[in-house]
Amino acid sequence: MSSLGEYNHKEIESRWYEKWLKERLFTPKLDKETEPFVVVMPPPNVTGFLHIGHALNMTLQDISVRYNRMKGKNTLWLPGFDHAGIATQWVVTRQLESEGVNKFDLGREKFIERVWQWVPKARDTIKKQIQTLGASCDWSRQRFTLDEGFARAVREAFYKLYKEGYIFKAPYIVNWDPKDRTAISDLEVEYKEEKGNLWYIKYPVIDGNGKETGEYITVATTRPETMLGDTAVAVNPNDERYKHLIGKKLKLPLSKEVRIDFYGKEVSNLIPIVADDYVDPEFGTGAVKITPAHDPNDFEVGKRHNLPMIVVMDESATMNENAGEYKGLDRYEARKKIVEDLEKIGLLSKVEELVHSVGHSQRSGAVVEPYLSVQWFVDTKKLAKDAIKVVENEDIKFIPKQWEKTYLNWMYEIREWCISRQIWWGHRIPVWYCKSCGAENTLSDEIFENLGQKTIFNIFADTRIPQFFTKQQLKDYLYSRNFTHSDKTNLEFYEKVVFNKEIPELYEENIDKFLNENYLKIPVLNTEEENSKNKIGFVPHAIYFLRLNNLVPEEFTAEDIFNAYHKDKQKIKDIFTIYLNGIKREEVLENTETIKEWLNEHTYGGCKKGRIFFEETDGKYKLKENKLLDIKYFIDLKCEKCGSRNLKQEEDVLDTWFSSGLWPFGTLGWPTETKDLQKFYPTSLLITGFDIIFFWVARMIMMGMHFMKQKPFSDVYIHALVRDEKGQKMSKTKGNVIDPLDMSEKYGADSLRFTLAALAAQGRDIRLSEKRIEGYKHFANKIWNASKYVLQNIESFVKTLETDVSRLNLSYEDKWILSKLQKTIEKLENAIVSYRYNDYANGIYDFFWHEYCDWYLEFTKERIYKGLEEEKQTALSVLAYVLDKSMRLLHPVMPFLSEEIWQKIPIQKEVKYLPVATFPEKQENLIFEEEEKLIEALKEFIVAIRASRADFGIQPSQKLDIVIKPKTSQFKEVLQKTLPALKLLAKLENITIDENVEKPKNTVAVISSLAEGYLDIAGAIDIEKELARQEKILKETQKSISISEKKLSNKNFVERAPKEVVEKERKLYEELKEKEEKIKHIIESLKSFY
RNA sequence: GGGCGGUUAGCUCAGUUGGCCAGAGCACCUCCCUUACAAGGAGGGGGUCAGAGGUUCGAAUCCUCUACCGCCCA
Repeated sequence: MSSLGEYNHKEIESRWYEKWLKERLFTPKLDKETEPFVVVMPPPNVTGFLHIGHALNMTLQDISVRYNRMKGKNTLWLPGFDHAGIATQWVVTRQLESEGVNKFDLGREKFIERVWQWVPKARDTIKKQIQTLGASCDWSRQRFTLDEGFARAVREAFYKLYKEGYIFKAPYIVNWDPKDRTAISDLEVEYKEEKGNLWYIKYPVIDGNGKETGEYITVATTRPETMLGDTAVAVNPNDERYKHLIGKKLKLPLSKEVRIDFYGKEVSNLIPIVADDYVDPEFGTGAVKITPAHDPNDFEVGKRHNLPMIVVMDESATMNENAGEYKGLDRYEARKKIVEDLEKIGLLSKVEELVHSVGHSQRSGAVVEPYLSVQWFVDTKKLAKDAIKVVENEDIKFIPKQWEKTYLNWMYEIREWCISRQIWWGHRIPVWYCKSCGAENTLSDEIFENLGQKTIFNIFADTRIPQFFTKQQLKDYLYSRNFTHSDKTNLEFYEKVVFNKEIPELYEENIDKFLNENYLKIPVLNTEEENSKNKIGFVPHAIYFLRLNNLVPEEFTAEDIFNAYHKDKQKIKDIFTIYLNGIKREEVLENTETIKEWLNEHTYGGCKKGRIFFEETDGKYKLKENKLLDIKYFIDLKCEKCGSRNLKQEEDVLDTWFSSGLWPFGTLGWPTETKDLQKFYPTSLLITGFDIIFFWVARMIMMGMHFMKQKPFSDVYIHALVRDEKGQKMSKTKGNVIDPLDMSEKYGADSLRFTLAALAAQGRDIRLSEKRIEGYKHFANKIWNASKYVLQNIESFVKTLETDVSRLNLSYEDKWILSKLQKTIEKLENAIVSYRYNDYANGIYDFFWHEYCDWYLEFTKERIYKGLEEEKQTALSVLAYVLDKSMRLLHPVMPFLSEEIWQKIPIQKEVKYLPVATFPEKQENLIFEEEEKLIEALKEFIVAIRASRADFGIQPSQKLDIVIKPKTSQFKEVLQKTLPALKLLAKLENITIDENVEKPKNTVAVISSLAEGYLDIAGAIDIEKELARQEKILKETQKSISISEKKLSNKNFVERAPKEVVEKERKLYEELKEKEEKIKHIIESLKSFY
């Protein structure tokens, strides 16, 4: 202990986290009856590394979480990760590209496999980083938005919303990202001001015979290439310029004569002029070209006027068939050529330069193309109702409050949410299209009866096993390690996390029986062929199928086959159609004779290929067992409408935020009614950045209100962006990134956390500079050294310390620091419960450094080095007491350092580890107002002496004599009792205390509120200088007096201001007056030297 | 265009319902290696709280306008 050495953050921070985890300090007790405190962690993406914004987010959460845990609440901080669809897909795509592999060549399945290989690496890196920061979350409850339970929750949510009519599929103008070839939501579009052109194009008017009349309508556009998809020109119905043309037609320049619309119908290049109020006659030419398939506004106009919609580009924004001679050109090449061509034929009337805002994909950066396509939507307007109410009535509180308005304004104006994405990585939409009748089937595990089947359906829906699976495939998955909880198998994950029930039917010893009883068995007769692309089934498949599923006896006749086949013909045909593209020579099975003939051929090698599948005895046939290579089990899904098994799953996946929206309850087990869900929902607090209020917070509230009928959380703390010291956003390209891990390495996680907390004032961006972190490392060092002083001295002290400080014979200073401590506790508690993290951090900083270290420690030195045993014990006990409380107060912000020191304080503790120790309570019996004031006066006096010394340039090593004239007898006693400390702190030698003394000659006067002092600076006094100094002080004092006087002489002030304010002012005035007198007196006596 | 926020010491920022003759850290100046700490101690300089007007006994704090900066939405 004595070898406490230097403060070494690396050494300290590497030790504690593991211990805390081992002791399961961060895991709440399910049976505990105390009030829960729950936070779900905003799941970091599995795309890369932790950045400083994460560090801030984690730090603030951890502070609140640790505080509440120490307050004795049953605390759960639930961590997890987000699969981040587009972002992750993008990362892996780039990786593949660097290997020269194109994802389309690789194929969906292989690609997803690659992602699954990569994701744990990224996830574990981030997890480690979060742990480095000291986040006290419960990793035993860790979740992933694509884990088995969450994927099920997502399907369930989709299923329910669909059944309730909240989800629909429709052709719609979406924001299309031609680079990633996917639709994106409104929120994922970033608008940037860009220079562009406004092209004015003349469309010739034609008469009833299709001849040009010589008249033109000029339209203006920033995207000329879309003109090829124009199906009308709109004008305002009241616009006199065009009134006469309404109903007439125009000939669309450069267009093909016949174009094909979205529904496959032919559309002419002669387009109508329609009247629509949407057109602003003042803007541009007052005539607007209408391209319903490539512009959201035009889409609406198109709907009103029943106009055809013509798509002129493909998914990569290359011009398509409808673009005629421009087909195959990229949209910008086409634009260029179209402008040139228009100019050539004289239809380009003018070009203007224009700065307009252009939408870019947030992810890929590509210019977004408004694009007509069929997408899935959530009708959020209906869902928004409850989500608005719950915030309006303050059931959910935003902190800082201003964000509430942002949230509500957005919610009032909410639009349909496009949830489908044309990517591979994510939750595949749980819709199966019927190939027979075209119906949409939304399926969930609800269609299955028992848990085993439900589980297998989910494994299938997660694409972990195919719809036709072998026992081995299933077992491989069930009994292998789970991705999210590596201490469990996948089956155990289903049991413990997903369903909260045992699933014994899937245990190794029961699985055969279970599969046989619940699944149709499909024979595998020729692996090679069955795995090929052109796979096809043949008659033995059907016969083996009948036998395997006990539809014919072990020894069967041709008639048995005929009867059994006809009984289940459609089913068998369906199954083999999906599995093997049908049955070749199926007609064989249509009649007993042909079956018999065929059986014989395949029993005695009479077929062309000489294959033998059966054995015969007495006209009865048996399967030849060795021909059965394997058995597959079939997950039986049927069209709800027509019963067909010929289903195909939707290719699109869901927007990542669809799953994130379920986070607060999905992580607690929903849709299973788990204990966690009952105990911990609704959660207490969400801490996140303002940039995802719409993306995430809004959707969690909507989903929470809808599925749980309860708010997902009570408080939402919105923190700001972390910028660099110049206020710029941090970005890798700018090179101004502050990496939290570098900082933690260099200065310690504790210092980084403290800095972030200290800067996290509400409603403001955080400008972070490394200097600041360095500064707070000095604080950590200070804490270390102060503790070293306390601990070293305790160690050399043989007696035990008194834990109940109120039983000690407390000195003035002791009472002062204890009193200060109580007030600090109160202040800090107020700060933390109202999320003023900066006040919390600064509060502990001020107390520990400026009260405890600067003064109290110094006050104790005399007693500790030279005092009596009792004095020593008192001082050390109080030192230890305050240190203990301080470490508890510090712990939420600096968990490692506080634990390290706290462990070393040799007093009795209620628990073994600080994270679960109790947070200090303010104790009324340790507040000493009187003593507090007296010591403050003493401090003031000491500071005044120091200042005087400095003014006269007296070396600190030079001890001075002093005569002190206390104002009160009480203060005289304080002086007497603190004499040794006073000597030390003010560098004094001989002290005389006398309340009746007059200022001795050749001394410098020091004036404070409760005492005057006369410093003997050993003849070094320069009277001129001292006079000037005192006169300066006099002037300052008189200035203050006049301000005070002015206030007090103001009748209105005295009458209208609150009593205590007036009283305070009076007291101040009196004190100042008194001071003035004293100084005047001193100046008089100085002058008498002349 | 609509909305929100900011402008306080050279720099980065505090300043809860108006009562502060405006605070902190860093930087700066002077002195000090005093046995917890030089990653420190002691002392000090530095601000018409963006500008103008108003409400009030009293405004950095509330209201109005202006300027500049930033963000979100359309």
